[in-house]
Amino acid sequence: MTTAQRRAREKARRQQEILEAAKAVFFEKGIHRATMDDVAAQAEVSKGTVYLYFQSKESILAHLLLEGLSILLSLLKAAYAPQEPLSAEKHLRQLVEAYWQFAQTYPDYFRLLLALDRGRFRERVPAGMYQQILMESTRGLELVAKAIRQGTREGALTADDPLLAAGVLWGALNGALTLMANPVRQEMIPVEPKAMFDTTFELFLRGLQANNR
Amino acid sequence: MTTAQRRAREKARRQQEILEAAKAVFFEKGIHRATMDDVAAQAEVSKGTVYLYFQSKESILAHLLLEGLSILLSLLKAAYAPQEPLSAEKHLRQLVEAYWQFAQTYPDYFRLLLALDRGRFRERVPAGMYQQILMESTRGLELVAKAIRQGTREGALTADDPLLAAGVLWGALNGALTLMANPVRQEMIPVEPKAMFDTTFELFLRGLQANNR
Amino acid sequence: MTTAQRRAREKARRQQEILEAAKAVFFEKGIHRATMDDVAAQAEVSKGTVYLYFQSKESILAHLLLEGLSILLSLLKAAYAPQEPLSAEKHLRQLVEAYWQFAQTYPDYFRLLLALDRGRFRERVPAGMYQQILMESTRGLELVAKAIRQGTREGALTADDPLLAAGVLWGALNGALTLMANPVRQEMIPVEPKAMFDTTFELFLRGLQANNR
Amino acid sequence: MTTAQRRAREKARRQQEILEAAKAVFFEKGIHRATMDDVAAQAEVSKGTVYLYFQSKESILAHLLLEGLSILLSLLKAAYAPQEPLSAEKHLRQLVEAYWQFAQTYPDYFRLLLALDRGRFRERVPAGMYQQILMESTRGLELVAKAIRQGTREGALTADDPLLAAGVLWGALNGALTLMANPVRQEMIPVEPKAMFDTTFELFLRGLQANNR
DNA sequence: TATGAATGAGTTTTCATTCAT
DNA sequence: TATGAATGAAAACTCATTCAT
Repeated sequence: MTTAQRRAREKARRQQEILEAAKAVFFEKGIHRATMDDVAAQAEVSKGTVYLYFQSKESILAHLLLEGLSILLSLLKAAYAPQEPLSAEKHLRQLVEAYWQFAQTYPDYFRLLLALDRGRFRERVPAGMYQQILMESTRGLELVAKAIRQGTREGALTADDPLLAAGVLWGALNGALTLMANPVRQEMIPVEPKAMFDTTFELFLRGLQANNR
Repeated sequence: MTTAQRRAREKARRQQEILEAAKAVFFEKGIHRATMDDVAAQAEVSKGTVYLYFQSKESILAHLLLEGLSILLSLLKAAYAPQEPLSAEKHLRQLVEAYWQFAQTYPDYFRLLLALDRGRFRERVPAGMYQQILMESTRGLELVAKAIRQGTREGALTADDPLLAAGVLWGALNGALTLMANPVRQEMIPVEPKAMFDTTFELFLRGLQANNR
Repeated sequence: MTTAQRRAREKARRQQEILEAAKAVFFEKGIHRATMDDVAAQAEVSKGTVYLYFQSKESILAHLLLEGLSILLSLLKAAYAPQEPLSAEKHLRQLVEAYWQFAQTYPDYFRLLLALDRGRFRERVPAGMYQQILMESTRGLELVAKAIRQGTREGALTADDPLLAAGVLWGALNGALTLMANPVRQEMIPVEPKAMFDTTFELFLRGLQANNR
Repeated sequence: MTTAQRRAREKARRQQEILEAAKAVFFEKGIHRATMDDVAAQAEVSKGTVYLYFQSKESILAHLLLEGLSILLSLLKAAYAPQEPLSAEKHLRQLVEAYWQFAQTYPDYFRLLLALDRGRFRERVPAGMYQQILMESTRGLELVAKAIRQGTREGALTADDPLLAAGVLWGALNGALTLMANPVRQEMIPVEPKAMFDTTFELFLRGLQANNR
C-alpha cells in the first residue's frame, strides 16, 4: 500500500509540475501560441510524458481553470468568513475587494476564467471537469447572493432575485475589467482600472439600496 | 464612363459578397477556425480572388468590425435623436434598448465587437482602419455620456465623471450579455438574458439617480 | 501603308515602354521578386496589355538581355574601332576597359548577362531569341579574338587558339567581377574591384605575351 | 548510455539521409524550384520530419554548402600536402588540379558553391553557419596564396599581392568553368571544358612567372 | 513510466497566366 | 487593342497527437 501511495504522490507531483510549466508558458506566450513542445520543454520532460498526464492541451487548460477557480473561491470564502457579524454591505465590499485582489494577484488565472466565458473551449473539455468548473463557479456566486439575501432580509437592500442581482454584479465587474484591460478602451475612458471597478460597484450598491425608491 | 461606373459597382458588390461570405463562415466556425479556403468556398470564388479584394484575413475582420460598428452607431444615433425634448432617463433607456436590439438583431456583429477587446488584433490591422474603429466606438460612448451629462445638469442624476459612468454602463451591459451568452452561466443564473440585461440597467440607473444619498 | 506604319511604330513604342518599366522593376526588386503586376503598374498599363506585347515574364527577360547585349556590343565595337592602326595590346586594353565601363555603367544589364550563364532560364525563352542572343555574344567575343589574332600575327602575343584565349579572358574577367560583387568575398580579398579586374587582365596579357617562353 | 549513443547515431544518420535527399532534389530541379515537399518525398519521410532536422530550407542549403566546402578543402589540403619539398609551380598545379577534380567529381557541390556568390542567401542563414562558410572558403584561398607567396620568395613568381593573385586565379577558374557549363557558350567556344580550364591556368601561371618582363 | 522521433493535415499568402468584355 | 477580374496551383512552415522502444 505504501508503494502505491508513494506512486500516487509522485504522480500527483509530476502532474502539478507540468501544470506549473503549462501555466508559465501559456501565460507568457498566450494560450494559442504556446505549443505542447513549449510546455514539455518548460517542464523538462518529454512531450510524450505530458500526454501521459494530460489527455490534451484543452485538458491542461481545464485543469488550470479549476486551479484558478479554487484560488478565487478560497479568497472569496476568506473574504466572506464572518469572524464577527457583518452588514450585508460590508460583506459585499469584502467580496468585491477580494475579486479585485484576485484579478490583480493572479491576472493569468483571471484572464483564463474570463476566457472560459467565451470560447468554444467547452466542447473539448472532459465532461466531468466541466461539471466541476460549473459547481465551483456557482459556489462563488452563491456567496455573493447570500450577502445580498442577508441585505434584503435586513431591509438594507432591495432585490427581488438575489441570485440575479449577484449575477449582475459579477457580470458588471467582469465587464469593467475587460474593458479596462484593453489599451484602446483605456484611451477612450481615461481613468484608472481601479476607479472603473470601484465605480461599478458603488453604482450597483446604490442601485440595490432599499431607501432607493 | 458608364462602363467605369458599372465596373466600380460590380467591384463593390463582389467585395460585399465576399464580406458576407466571410461573416457567415467566421461566425459559424469561429474566427480562428475559419480559413480563407472556407471564405473563398462560401463566396464561390477562388482564394486568389479573396486576396484581390482584401489584403489579409485580418483586413476582412476589420471590415466586418467597421460594418458592425456602423450599424450599431446608426441605431444609437436613431435612439438618441431628440424628436422632442426627452429626459435624461428616457434617453438612456432608449440607448440601452438600442444596444439590446443590436445585440439581438446582429448577434454576430455583436460578438465580433466584443471579441475586438481581446487579442493582438491591433497589430495586424491596417493602422488607418484601427483608428477608424476607435473613433466610431468613441462616438457611441459619447452619446451615452451626453445623456448622463444632461441628467446631472438637470439634477436628475449624480455622476462626477459622466464619461466614466457611461463606461461603467457599457462594461456592465457587455458583462451581462457575455455571461448570458454562455450556457453554463445560464444554468447558474436561471433567468432570461433580457431580464439580466434589464436588471443591470435598472440597478445602474437607480445607482445614478441623484436623490440617492 | 501609312496607317500600318504608324501602327507598327506605336506598337514598338509601347513595347519599349513596357521594357523600360520591366527593367526598372526587375532591377529594383530583383528578377525573382518582381511580379508582372509590378511591371504593369510601372508601365501604367494593365497586366493584360503586358501579355499582349510579351509572351511571358521570361520573354521580357530575354528582350532585356538582348538590349543589354546590344549596348555592350556597341561599346565593344566603339572601343575596337581603329581610327588609326593600333597594337594588339592596345586593342585588348580598350576592349577590356570597355567591358569594365559597361559593367559599371549598366550594372543591371551586366548582372542580367551574367545570370544568363547560369539559369535554367534558357529553356523558357523563345528559340529565335535564343539564337539571336547567341549570335550577339559571339560577335563580342569575336572582337577580342580578332585582337589576339592580330597579336599573334604580329608576333606580340602567343596563342594557339585565339578564340579560346578570348574565351579565357572573358571567363576570367567575369569571374573576377562575380567574386568582387559578393561582400563576403570582398572581405576575403580586401582590394578594390577595379584592382582585381585590372590584375586579372594584366596577368592574362603577360601570359599571352610571346617572349614568354 | 548505449541507448543514448544509438539514438545519437540514428539521429545523425537520419539527418544525413535528409541531406542526401535534399542534395538530389536541389540539384535535379534547381534550388529554387525544389520544394520541401520534394525533399521530404525523396527522403521518404514526412515534411514535419524534415523540419525536425532542419530549421528551414536555407538551413539545409547551408549544411550542403558546408559539406561541399569541407570536401573541397580536404582535397585542396591533400593536394598541397608537401610529402616532399615542392616548387611553387608544382604546388599551384596540384591545387588547381584538385579544384578541377572537385568540380568534376562533385559537380553539384561545385555549382552550389558558385551559387553562394549570388542571392540574399546570407540573411536567411543562421549567422554561425555563415561565419563558418566564410572561414572555410578563406582557408582554401589561403593555400593558394601560400603557394604563390612561396613562389615570390623563391623568385619564381612575381606577385605584389599574393592574396590578390590567388583571388584572380580563383575567379578566373570559376569564370572558365561557369562559361563552359553553359551549352551556349560551349557552342561559341568549341573546346573541351578541360582545355579551357587548363589554358586559363597556364596563362595565369605564365603571367605570374617572374622572368616575365 | 518515460522518451522523443515521426506524422501530415492544415494555414496563409503569392503570382504567372487567361479570358470575357 | 486594352482591360483587369479571376484563377488555382504552389510553397514554406506549424503543431497536436501518436507510438515504437
